[in-house]
Order: sequence, then structure tokens, then C-alpha cells
Amino acid sequence: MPELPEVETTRRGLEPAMVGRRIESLTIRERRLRWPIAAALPERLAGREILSLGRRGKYLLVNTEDGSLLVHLGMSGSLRLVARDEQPGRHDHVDIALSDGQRVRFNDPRRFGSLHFAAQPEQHALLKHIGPEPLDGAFDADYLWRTSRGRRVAIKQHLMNGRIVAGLGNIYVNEALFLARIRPTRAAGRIARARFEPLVAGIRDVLQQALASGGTTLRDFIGSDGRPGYFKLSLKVYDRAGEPCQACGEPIKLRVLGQRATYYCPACQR
DNA sequence: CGCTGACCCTGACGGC
DNA sequence: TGCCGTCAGGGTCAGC
Repeated sequence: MPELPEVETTRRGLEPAMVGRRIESLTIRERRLRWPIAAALPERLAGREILSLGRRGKYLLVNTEDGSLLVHLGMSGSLRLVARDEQPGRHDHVDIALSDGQRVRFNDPRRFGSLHFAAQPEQHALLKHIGPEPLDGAFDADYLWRTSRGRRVAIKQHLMNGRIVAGLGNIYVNEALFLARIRPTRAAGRIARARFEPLVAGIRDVLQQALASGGTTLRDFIGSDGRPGYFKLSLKVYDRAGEPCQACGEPIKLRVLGQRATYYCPACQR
């Protein structure tokens, strides 16, 4: 489910409710996630004050005075603020009780998400090899061009590789390639240097637009307030197979690439 | 090292 | 109505 804009939307929603509060306790109802939740997690976090909320790629970081909680939402995860007395429902696997009585509730039907403790998050194995943030200056056309030289994988799969760039997933990669007029199947190493300028611009644009809309809700994404994101309305190609291209009218094509649905305009994208 | 495909899990949806 | 197959925003890992 969530890509960078959805995780960032969640982070922004939780920030005012969490920063400055202490973590009273963690209630774990189901520890079998992508990786089992470590038995020691509650004791590493209980009693600690939350100093800030961060994000690295698709990971949300709850930074305390003494280490961080790393949360990944997988395909179907969400974090939502609930009142103390709200009863947990199906797939509400973890509650983080805050010092003011509110709770942050982790729900994840498919259990592809994860929770880890990290004394130094930037050194954690899950974060250590993640590529640059796409909205940072370090991510530019020159960087993307260099990393793609000699690569025979499709540019779409190259962009979805978290070691190359952080936080991009299936929706926004499809959209960015449409904006840059690049065919998703084109070998990354066979794209001319000049085309990386519009590609980087397309990535930035689509992420910023999605952020402004509170993310994309396809079926089940909700923000920390329980509300969906509205960027689905602005998608140009994703989930639009057979519909006319908004630029040229040609029907949008769907094909599978690396086991992921890939949408593009066969006329605009080359 | 680079790349491909299987796999983890639940729920929604379409076809029959 | 119900059953069955397919697909879904994620990522890791084994094996070539």
C-alpha cells in the first residue's frame, strides 16, 4: 500500500500527537509480522520521551531520547490515533500508549509490515543501504544516470530498487515514467543522459502532488486521522488500462513487469 | 555482481 | 448464494 507520500502523510499526522509525549507502554496482540516483533521491544521503548518523528524511504522513525522505533507499513499497514477506550478490532496488532492517554494503533491485515527497535537508526540493517531521498538535492539527474549505466533491467525496476532511490513504489514509478515520456520496459542502461532531467522532475512532481492530496487510497490506505488520500483522482496511467491517454487519446496499456502491474501510454512513452 | 521468480499473508472482486 | 481463481501500495531470498 503505502509509498513515500502515504508514509509521509502518516508521519505528518502523527507528529503533533506524539512529539513531546512519553511512551507509556506497548500492547502487542500479534507479533507475527514480516519479521516477528522482538520480545524486548516494549521494554526498550516504555518510559521514553518522543523527541521527533522521522522518515527514511518507506520507514517511519519514532525517535526517542534513547533509540528509535522503526515502522514499515508493508502493503496494507496503517497507523491511526485512537482514544484510550476505543476497543481494538481485527488486525489491530499493536497499540502504543502515550502519556496523554491517546494511543497509536498499528493495523495490518496482510502482516507485511514490521516494527523494530534501533539504537542508531541510520546504522540499522534495514536502513543502511537505502538510496537517497527522491525529494533531496542529492538525488538528481546525474546520480540517476550514473547508477543506471550498464544496467540491463527495465528502468521501472531500477527505480523501484530501494538501494537506488528511497520510497518509490509501483504507483508513483508508473506515473513518473508517464510524465517523463519514458517506456517502463526500456533498459535502464540504454537511456540517454538528457532524459534523466525530465525523469527526476517527474518523480519530484508526482510525489509532491501526491503529498498535497494526502496520498493515494486505492483500496485501504488511511492516514492517522482515519481518512483516505485523494491522489487517486489525479493518476494518469496507474489502474487505467484501456482508458484513453489524457495526452494523446491512445488506450493505456497494461503489462506485467517483475510481477508488478505496469501501465503506460504506448504512443507517448518510448 | 546482476537479475529472475518464488514467497510471505489476508481480503476484495469477478466469473461461473 | 457460494466457490474458485486472480490480484493488490511491500520486500527478501535462493539460485542461476
